Amino acid sequence: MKVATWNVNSIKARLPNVLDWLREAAPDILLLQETKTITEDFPYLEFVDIGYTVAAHGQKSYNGVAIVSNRPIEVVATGLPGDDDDEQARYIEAWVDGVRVASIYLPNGNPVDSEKFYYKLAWMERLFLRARELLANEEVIVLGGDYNVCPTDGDVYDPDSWQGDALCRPESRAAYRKIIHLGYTDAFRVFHGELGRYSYWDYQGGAWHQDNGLRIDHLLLSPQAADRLETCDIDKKPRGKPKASDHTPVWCSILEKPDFGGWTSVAGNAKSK
DNA sequence: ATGACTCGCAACGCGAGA
Repeated sequence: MKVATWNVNSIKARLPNVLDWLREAAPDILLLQETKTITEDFPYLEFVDIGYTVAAHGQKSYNGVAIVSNRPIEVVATGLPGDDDDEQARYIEAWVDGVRVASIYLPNGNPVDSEKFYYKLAWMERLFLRARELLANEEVIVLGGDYNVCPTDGDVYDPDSWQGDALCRPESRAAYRKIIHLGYTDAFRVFHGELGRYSYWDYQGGAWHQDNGLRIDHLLLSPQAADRLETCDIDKKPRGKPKASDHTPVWCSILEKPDFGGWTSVAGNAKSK
């Protein structure tokens, strides 16, 4: 099963790009962020036409998340639990063919001397609580999305200039690691130790052409999902196309059943002796 | 260098993004 995440920066402006990528990359599940439309106005039919169904959670003008899949989607939650007053559409969670997935659009948090940074950190604490709650059931879980956190300086093209930014602040990184420390795995880093791999490039200042990027889009896997992790990568191609989003998809492949290597056959041989 | 932001919105400039 191929699971991807992509901040599309408006699903309506990006519709041809997203449909093209679905046809080319053929993920089984695509987690979308920044759809920027109310739930009712999501372009559902265009996805149905190419064999996908959609569960969306949106609001007017800003934010908005969705789950796209070629398999039935059973929505578990719209909106991140833990604050009934939070009306921002940044979280949708669903059960898809034996896998629990969430599409996450974590608040940016800038400027750091404003209420927005506190909102970001409070939101991350709520995400931590939800992530912890989910672990108890020992499920295959993929928490994917735009985390708006660069986990380390190696995920930033110019760490010095980003030092005080909400995406790189120690508080943001610690809140991110708090979720990792529960036992979630950053799927990309399982296969890629190299630095300077990015999922976002600003529209301004020729950032894309100079490879001035950030790695802020992540796929976090529960232990049971990590057991099945086959591969993970960032697909840079969509960022180079006309009318591109400023983010590009990150995807991983999850085996249908865990692969415990040769252990079962070794155990079988030992038993037969 | 020969190129340099892009969305939605009761919009014709603004706020937000990261």
